[in-house]
Amino acid sequence: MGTTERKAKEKEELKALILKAARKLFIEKGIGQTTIRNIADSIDYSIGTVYVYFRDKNEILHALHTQGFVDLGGQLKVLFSVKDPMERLKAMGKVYINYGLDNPEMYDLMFTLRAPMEFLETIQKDEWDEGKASFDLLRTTVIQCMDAGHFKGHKLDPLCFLIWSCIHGMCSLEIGSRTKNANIKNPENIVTDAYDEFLIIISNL
Amino acid sequence: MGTTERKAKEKEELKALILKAARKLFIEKGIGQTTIRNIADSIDYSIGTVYVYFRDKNEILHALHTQGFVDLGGQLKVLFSVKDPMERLKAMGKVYINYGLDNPEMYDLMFTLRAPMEFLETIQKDEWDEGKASFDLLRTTVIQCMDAGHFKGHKLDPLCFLIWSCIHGMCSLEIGSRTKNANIKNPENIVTDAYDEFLIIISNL
DNA sequence: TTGAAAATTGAACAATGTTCATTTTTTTTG
DNA sequence: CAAAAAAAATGAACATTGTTCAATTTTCAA
Repeated sequence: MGTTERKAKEKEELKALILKAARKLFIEKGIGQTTIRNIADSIDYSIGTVYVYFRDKNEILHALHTQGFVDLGGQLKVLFSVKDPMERLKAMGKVYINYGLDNPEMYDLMFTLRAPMEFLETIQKDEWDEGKASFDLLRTTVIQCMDAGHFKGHKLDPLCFLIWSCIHGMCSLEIGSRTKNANIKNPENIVTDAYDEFLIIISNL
Repeated sequence: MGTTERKAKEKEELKALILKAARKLFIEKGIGQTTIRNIADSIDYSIGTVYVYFRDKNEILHALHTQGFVDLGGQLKVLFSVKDPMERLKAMGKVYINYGLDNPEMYDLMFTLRAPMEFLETIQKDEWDEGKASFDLLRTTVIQCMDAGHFKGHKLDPLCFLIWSCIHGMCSLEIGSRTKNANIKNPENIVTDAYDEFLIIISNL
């Protein structure tokens, strides 16, 4: 009886369709302007249907949150084809920044919004976290840098956190500057130029 | 006729009272759980009164946003009693981080929330921005560091942005880790340890 | 004291997240 | 194939929150 399997597949497809619509609206209109009604309308389903497939709005946010980390993590993983760990580290920063600036709404969802995580508190405390996986890619690379003789006199985890903070801080401030207040805009290319400074600094560590 | 002056003073006082109540509720229950009704109730006024003194919720958020930057800026200004610019720079980072970790809700309001700034778009595009003032304190200090022979081979503004990004990134990630997801917590003292790494690095530039 | 000006109020509206009894569609059964 | 059962989808209705505004209360000068 392949019916149940087909049903399961259809459920997955509709779930994916809802997520796709939600993501599209987030990017187009911003997260704040995206409502359940909007999402339902855009795929010609009713409000209630969305609630059949997702417990609440936070579950939708959390699903996209996960998608974002899988996406970013995937882009970072590709860089392990770069064998020199220091070169890979530099490339990872660039990829990360590009991801953030190209997908500001997703970046917000992943790093600044609080709501998607409130979902976790209700459900599964110890869920596998894709954010942790991305951080581990950085950590592995920094370890290899240390093995290659870099970063002498520095501690592994604090240094990883500092590097992530630098890159995240640039993304966060730049995205904020672009969307929050048009009057206090960062100078053109400030992120690119600051990242150049970052490269100089870590190259000499 | 001192009546009108007293009236003006009373208006200011009530405005301040509303802000104080709002700030208290923000800190106690979080920004998301603070409603206009909550604020009004807590000071025994009606909803409507709040709207007499503030155009909308965003104006309240923006007023607190300004207060936060004035507060942080004040703490940073005090450090100009430290004459050695490099020592002052180090102290500024510490003060900034302490402010963020001690006042996470205010920090969110100042750096991550989008709403307070939507207020500006409606009102005054070219308003004096306290955030810019705080940034200028950093910029002045970095200039003095350069005059003293530090940071050779680095560009002023990109370096300032990088430094701010580092510090802001640490605050942002740590605050997010503490509030968003209790499962993926940062290690104890990670910010302190990472800031130590930061100090080592900039000392050698 | 009185009437106008100022301040305050809270009922009412709109938007949004959410629930759930009802309806529609699909699948299974006889 | 028709009827019953199961599954899926619906949208009316409720709760909360931001917001408005006509009505009420308070203040104060004449």
